[in-house]
Amino acid sequence: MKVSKRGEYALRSLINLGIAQELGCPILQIRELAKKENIPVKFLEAILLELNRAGYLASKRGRGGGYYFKKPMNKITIGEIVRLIDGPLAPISCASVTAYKPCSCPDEAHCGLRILMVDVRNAIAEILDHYTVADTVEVTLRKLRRDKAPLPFGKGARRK
Amino acid sequence: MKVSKRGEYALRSLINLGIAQELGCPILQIRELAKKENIPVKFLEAILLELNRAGYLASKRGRGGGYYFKKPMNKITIGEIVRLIDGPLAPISCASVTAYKPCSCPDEAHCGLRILMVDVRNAIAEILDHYTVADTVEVTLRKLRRDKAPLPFGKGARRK
DNA sequence: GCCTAATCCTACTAATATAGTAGGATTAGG
DNA sequence: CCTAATCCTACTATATTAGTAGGATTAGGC
Repeated sequence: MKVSKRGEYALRSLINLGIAQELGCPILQIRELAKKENIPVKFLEAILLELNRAGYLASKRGRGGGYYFKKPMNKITIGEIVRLIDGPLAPISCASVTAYKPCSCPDEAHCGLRILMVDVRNAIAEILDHYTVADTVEVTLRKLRRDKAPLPFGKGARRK
Repeated sequence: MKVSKRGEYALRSLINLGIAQELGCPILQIRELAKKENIPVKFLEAILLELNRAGYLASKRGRGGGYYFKKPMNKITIGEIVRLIDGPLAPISCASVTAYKPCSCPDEAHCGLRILMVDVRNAIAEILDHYTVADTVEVTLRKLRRDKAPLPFGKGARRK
């Protein structure tokens, strides 16, 4: 039931971009994101490029460049990012709603396992398709502020 | 968020063993199970052996042999089988309750993603740790009977 | 006591997915 | 025109998955 590292890194990057944006720093470089989350730079580059091509992020090249949101973060659900990077949410293909494919089972109409896996799929989707990047950013910021922890990416927090 | 084929086959086999037991045929051979679900015999052999070693199934060798439940099927949850074959239910390791491991994230205490993934993990576990093989067998049998579909593995349904 | 039918067991393989790496092309600011 | 950033293609190494091969062991029936 895993999300891949690639998927995890994509989500972490979006959340960090969101935090930065909330703190008045709407554009971040690959290098900054990679450093914050201990992600290999070149690997993250490929991931951000994919988010760019999929229309979630935009980028600016050259000096002072970086990535920023193209789609507003309150319109990006966690579920759509997981699906983009890791494929359908359902544990088995015949339980998928957005990407149904028959499994090897000989009698799907009477398959108790499928019923159960549809339930699981729905429980996952209920959460991941409801919560957005903005929601997750908000939760994270609230926790940071509650504990008076240093805020990353703030205005002026960027090294020269 | 996938369950592997190995995991799926393990679950299907347990369910079929349960159906057979309910219909008065408490022991089945690898070959019969494999045929019913279109699973390669040798692959299924390895899977059943694992379920045997883990204490879920017992076996009888030689003529008239086969597999049967060692642990009663109403005591076997779907969740424990998935964990046995595919590992923890949580989408990321730091969200696992039964097999927690820190992820690469630098500040777990303030990680909004982790909160979300713990929710997902709990939603999955809520279902998979609650439903047993016996429950799934019951659902399947009810559907078969409702549609007056032919029951597999029944008394006398076994070919000579 | 042998034949046969079943599980047991170890090892191996082919294909795919995952996690990253390398190296240069392109673009934009100063 | 230099430099700093993204863009892009291709490649590699490792792990996982999904099976396969081939024999060893055991039990029942004649």
